[in-house]
Formats: sequence, structure tokens, C-alpha cells
Amino acid sequence: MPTFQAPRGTADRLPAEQKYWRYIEAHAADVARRFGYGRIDSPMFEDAGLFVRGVGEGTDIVEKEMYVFEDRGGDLLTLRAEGTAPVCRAYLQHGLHNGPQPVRLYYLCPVFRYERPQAGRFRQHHQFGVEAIGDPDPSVDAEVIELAWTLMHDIGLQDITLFTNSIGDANCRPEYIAALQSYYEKSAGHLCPDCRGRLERNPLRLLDCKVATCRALGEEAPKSVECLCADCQTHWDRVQSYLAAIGVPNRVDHRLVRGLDYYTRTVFEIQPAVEGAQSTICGGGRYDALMEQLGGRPTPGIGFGSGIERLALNLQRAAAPVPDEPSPRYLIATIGAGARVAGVGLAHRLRAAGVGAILANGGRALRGQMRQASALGVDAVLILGDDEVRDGTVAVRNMASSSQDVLPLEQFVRDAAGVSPS
RNA sequence: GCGAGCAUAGCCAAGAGGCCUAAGGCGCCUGUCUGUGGCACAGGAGAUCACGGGUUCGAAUCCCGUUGCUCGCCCCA
Repeated sequence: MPTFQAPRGTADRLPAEQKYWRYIEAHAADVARRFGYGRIDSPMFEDAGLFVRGVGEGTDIVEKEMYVFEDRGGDLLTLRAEGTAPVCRAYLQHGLHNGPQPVRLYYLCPVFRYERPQAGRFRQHHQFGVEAIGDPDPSVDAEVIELAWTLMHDIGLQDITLFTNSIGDANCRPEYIAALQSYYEKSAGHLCPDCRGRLERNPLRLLDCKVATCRALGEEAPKSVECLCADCQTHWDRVQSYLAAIGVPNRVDHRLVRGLDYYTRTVFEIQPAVEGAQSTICGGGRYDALMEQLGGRPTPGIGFGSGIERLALNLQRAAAPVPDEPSPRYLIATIGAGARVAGVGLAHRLRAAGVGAILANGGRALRGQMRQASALGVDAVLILGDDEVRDGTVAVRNMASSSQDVLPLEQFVRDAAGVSPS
């Protein structure tokens, strides 16, 4: 065993798995562009209070999962525990309310939570997310959901389901929670120990308990969508009609609640069909009260986060076609010390012209250099020996067709630089 | 925070107390082929058997502890 290993719950991403990331990132950026979302990058760490205020004091993220540390100046900082609060902080800090609303933003960044790692769960993971801030209109809810759905579709995930729900707002949620509590109190004796605690601390979460007896109770529990106030009801109905209009299928799941305190009204998740824990690949919702929590003026917002590791995992499971990273176009093989100098020079000229070229391991016989070319998957090998150097030529061997031509070196460089680089 | 399983080379892995100076495969390197790849054949390099302690005449193998990994619960992306 090596002395040092990557810290628990973190992972090196080796070249072989980069293609999934490049693929997802490229599609995410393209979908964001088509929907008019601009990229935002926030710092990797923030004032610890930001997440306490934003995500909610009673949440697991804040209570036991944050990486908190004091820096040398005595400031209490937190590694980014979540994507939305920093974006909202930036919105307030830079007065983004002065532009046309909503402000449409997306991000792609690492997120840190101290958890026990398991399949699809890490201490450092990466999220693509979007936030549309400053517009309460239900069409924005539909837009954000459509964006998420489009991304899943574009990267090639087929068997996925979109779940939606509305959990009301400050007007109607207290009443709903009271109804929920009185319903569950009648059966308190049948609840699992965890749920007995939830009854007081976080009644909404009673609904998504996985214990069979609690599940059964949850089926019959009062539904939040049946307790909405008039405004929330209208909003919810419109979201549903817009989703229907753009053909995004969704299943209303009255047990869908989310673990972050800031959600209001619309909440949604996307899950793949394959069973398993940690399966949610996208989760989000509206957070109309968050800005006030962070000290800003009341400003509505909605967004989602999506875990890149989980997307990559699902792409691999589904054997979705993901293009390989391009190999360098040329490998330069040299024979002898004099040709080596010429090879170094040729590699330099090709690279300067924007063409991909690598020099073969020079200690090897030509055969070994050819093997290396095969293993690397280059298009062609450029062979330089004493004859070529003397004549000012280069032997160009096309690896796919096994054809080989000897060309004047200058002509070859000119032609190679002229075609599209790779 | 709770529970379960696993730990032998870069990767996969045989191994059930002495025949282990640790099989085999992939990958890597070399040669067969003095300047030509994919195939084949031959050879080579690469392992304090996770770490520490114990039992035993003898431990990769049995026991204990530690660490790490994996999976599940909780929670979340």
C-alpha cells in the first residue's frame, strides 16, 4: 500500500474516465446556453453562517455534514456544502436584481459533505445546477424542470422518471404540518424510532421514511397538494399545465419532500428506473423565502442540483454511447541520435501549428515505437531515420490503412498545419 | 452516528497451517523480425500477501486490534 491515499470519500479521476465528464460538462453547458443561463463560479469555501442560515439549522447537512474550519485570521469558514446558497449570496452581493429578472445562472463545481461514502455518494462530489432568481412565475418552474429533463435526455439517459410535488408556502404549510402531525400521532405507536423523533422535529420527513410500516402510513397521510392555499394552488396548477404543454411527463408524488429547509411550493426529483439507494440524479425546487433568510429583500427563486458522479454512473450502467477522448494525431518515431534531434524539432513545429503530436519513447527499437503508436491509437506515425534526415523527408505511415508514403518534410508540415487540427 | 462484508503486483485473481523462494490472466518491457504496429510464440520486470500483535515447531491461510475499501441505514446529488 502506498503511504498516502486520496482522502476517504474522494477520488482521483484518471484519464480513462475523463470522457464521461467531458461529455456531461459539454452537454450541460450547451443546454444552459440554449435556455439562456450564464455560468457562475463561486468560491470553494464560504462564511460558515451562509449555509447555516440558508440551508437551515436543523438539517443534517448543517448539523453533521459540513466541513467547518477556522482560518489563520480566525474566520469560521465552510467548504461549499451545497450549490444554491452561494449563488444567492452572489446575487445579493453584486446587486444582480438590477438586471432583467429572472437572473438565469448555472454552475458546475465540487460540493463537500462529511458522510459515509457508498455507491454514488462521496465526501467530495460535483454538481451541475441552475438557479433562476427573481421571478415568481410558474412558467419559470416549468422552464427549470424542462432544462433538467432536457439534459438527461441529451446525455442519453432513457429510463428515468420525474417526480413533482408542491409543499406549499408560509401561508399554508403550517396548517398542513399540523394536519400531518395529528394524523401520525394517532399511530405513533407504529412508527419507527427515527420517525418518532421526526414527529416533533421535522414532520415532513415522516413521509419519505423507508420502513415498511411507516411507508404504509405515509400512503394514507394527508397530501400537501390538498392543503394548498389559493395562491399555491394556482401556482401548482399552472406548473402542471405548462409541463403538460411542453410534453414533460411527471408523476406527482405526495411523499416527495426535500431535506433542505428553504424549499417552498414546487419540489422535484429525477430518478433512474434501476433500483438502489442514492439513486436521485437531480433534485430541486422553489425557494421563495431563501433570499430573506440570507438578509436580502424578498426575492423568489428556483433551481436544481444534479450529481455528475451519479450521472456518469448511470451512463455507464445504461451503456450509453459516450464518445472517446480524441487521441493525438501523430506519433513521431525516430531511429538513432541524429534523427532524434529532427524528431524533437518536428514535434515542436506540429504542436506550434495546433496539430497533436507526441514523440515516441526513443530508447526503444522502431518496432517498440510502432507498438506504442498502436496502443495510443494515433492516426499516423511519422518515421525519421538517417535516410529521411539526409533527404529532408519523412515517412508517413497511416495506421488504419497500413499505407506509407515518403514525403518532403516541408511539404508535410505545411499540409498538416493546413488541415483542421486535432 | 449505526450495521454487514472484504483486504494477495497497476488491474483481475488462485490459495482452506508445511509441497509458497506465492499459480494463472490482463497490462507493461524485451526478443523471434539490424528501419515498421495490431496476431502468435518465447522471455523479463513487478508482491515487505493492508498494518500491528498473538497462537503454533511452522501463518497469505487461525485469533485479536488498527487502518482502508465496499455495501446498506440515516441523509442527499
